[in-house]
Amino acid sequence: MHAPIVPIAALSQHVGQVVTLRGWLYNKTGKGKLAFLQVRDGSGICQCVVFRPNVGDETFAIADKLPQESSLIVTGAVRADARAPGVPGGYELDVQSLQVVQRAEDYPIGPKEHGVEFLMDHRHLWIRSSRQWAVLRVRATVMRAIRAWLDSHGFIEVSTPILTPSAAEGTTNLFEVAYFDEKAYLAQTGQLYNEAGIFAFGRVYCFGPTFRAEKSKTRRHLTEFWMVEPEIAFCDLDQLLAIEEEFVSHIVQTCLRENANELKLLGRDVSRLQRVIPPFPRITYDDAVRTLQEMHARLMAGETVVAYDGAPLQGIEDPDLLRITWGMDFGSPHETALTQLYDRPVFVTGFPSAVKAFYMEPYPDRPEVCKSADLLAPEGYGEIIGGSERISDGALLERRIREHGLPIEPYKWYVELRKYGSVPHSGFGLGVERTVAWICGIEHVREASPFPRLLNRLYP
RNA sequence: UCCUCGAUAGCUCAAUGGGUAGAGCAACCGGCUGUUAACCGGUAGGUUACAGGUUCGAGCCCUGUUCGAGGAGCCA
Repeated sequence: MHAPIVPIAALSQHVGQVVTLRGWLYNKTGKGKLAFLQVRDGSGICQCVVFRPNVGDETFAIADKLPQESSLIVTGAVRADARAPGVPGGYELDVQSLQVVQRAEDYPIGPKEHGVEFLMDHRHLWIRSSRQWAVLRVRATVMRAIRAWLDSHGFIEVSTPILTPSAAEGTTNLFEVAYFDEKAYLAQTGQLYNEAGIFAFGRVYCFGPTFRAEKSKTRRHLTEFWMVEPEIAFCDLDQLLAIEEEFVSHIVQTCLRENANELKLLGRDVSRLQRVIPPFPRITYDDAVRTLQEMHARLMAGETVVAYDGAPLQGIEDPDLLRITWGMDFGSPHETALTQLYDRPVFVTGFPSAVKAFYMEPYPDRPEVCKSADLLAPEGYGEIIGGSERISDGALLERRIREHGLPIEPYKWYVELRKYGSVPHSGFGLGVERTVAWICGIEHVREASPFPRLLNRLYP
């Protein structure tokens, strides 16, 4: 009488048994005496077949008229059937009884296409849709893989403050909040605190939301996003890059292993992700600028430039945006063009010190460039990691703070770290939403966050 | 901050040169034993973002405003 309650993800282990599913009506089609209910329970989507002679006229009428997103409990026999749609699909429930928990009102999100604004206004409901569901499950895997790798490689998580007294890299892009009688700012990085942490614990990371008040309206920007920032004592830039490529590869390979259903639902070309294994290519900023200048000249002359696989470069609407001279930071067109020359993420090292943060260690023989490295994701997803070796000499650090026009007082404690056992050390920050967007192959980072915050978007 | 594009039914979009506001989906009613965004028949659904202007007549042309999308800059 009482059938076991089973998650849809585990249905394949219950073929031939009578089980109970609890969930919500995702979609429905009918054919005379047959009603096909697509029921989702959070773990997957299962087609439940209601046949009038099996359940009686009364139950069939209820099932046949049930609105989308009604909550329900269904009991029936699990059957393997190649025709059955769903996630993972291939199994369906031959319904014996059906209980409606709540009959839903008209649901605003239908099976047809919707516009961005409408969907974002209904984000609290949109996350039920299968694509959004899949993306957010991949996000959860990414976050779990991040912690698993770091925790098993000698890192400990040390939480850094979100309310901070000053800026690490200038105040123009910070959200200001009232802090009793003074001003505070929402953190845009935990890095400086991480540097304190390594002298206590050796290897640390912080993982949480960060905030940037940038007026950016692009597919790569949120005002609130999650970032993981590992920091390592006794670590130079080369050692850092080896850690980064192992780390990123682990995240991607974990998703391929654990989210095959989700990536399939998203239509992701997983062959691009399977190649994400170390070593990642490394190019210097100097070489990258020369490559971009050559690319720019050829495109402006009407010539074709090809990607790593021989296909013409994609997504270059205005070739003149690739114009660059030594000393300029990369814009997104530069990153988009450059990354297409490689089949996996690429490190760009040795950026000009002038365009990077004050705390980055200069090369001793070439102080105009610093021991920095950005990791650029393939397929136009842009920078997913920014990292560097940090300045370990107190006097140099103080000079750099002044050269960047920053006040020395708020950084007193930070500079002081160099007085007591300073060592070469390095760290990086990886943006979660960009990483998830890349792995899922989605257009915009807003879909990689459950409730994204953007310029002009604070609801719901 | 700048550039480009847009706003018409609950949703996605049409509407020839300025001449009575249209379709698909969703909803509602009916039909169908294998549907995959089902299909077939029917019903209902509108202050064309807002304000002003031109015109005999404006969804359409002009001015302003608001909101949205994509991109640049900045960044992960």
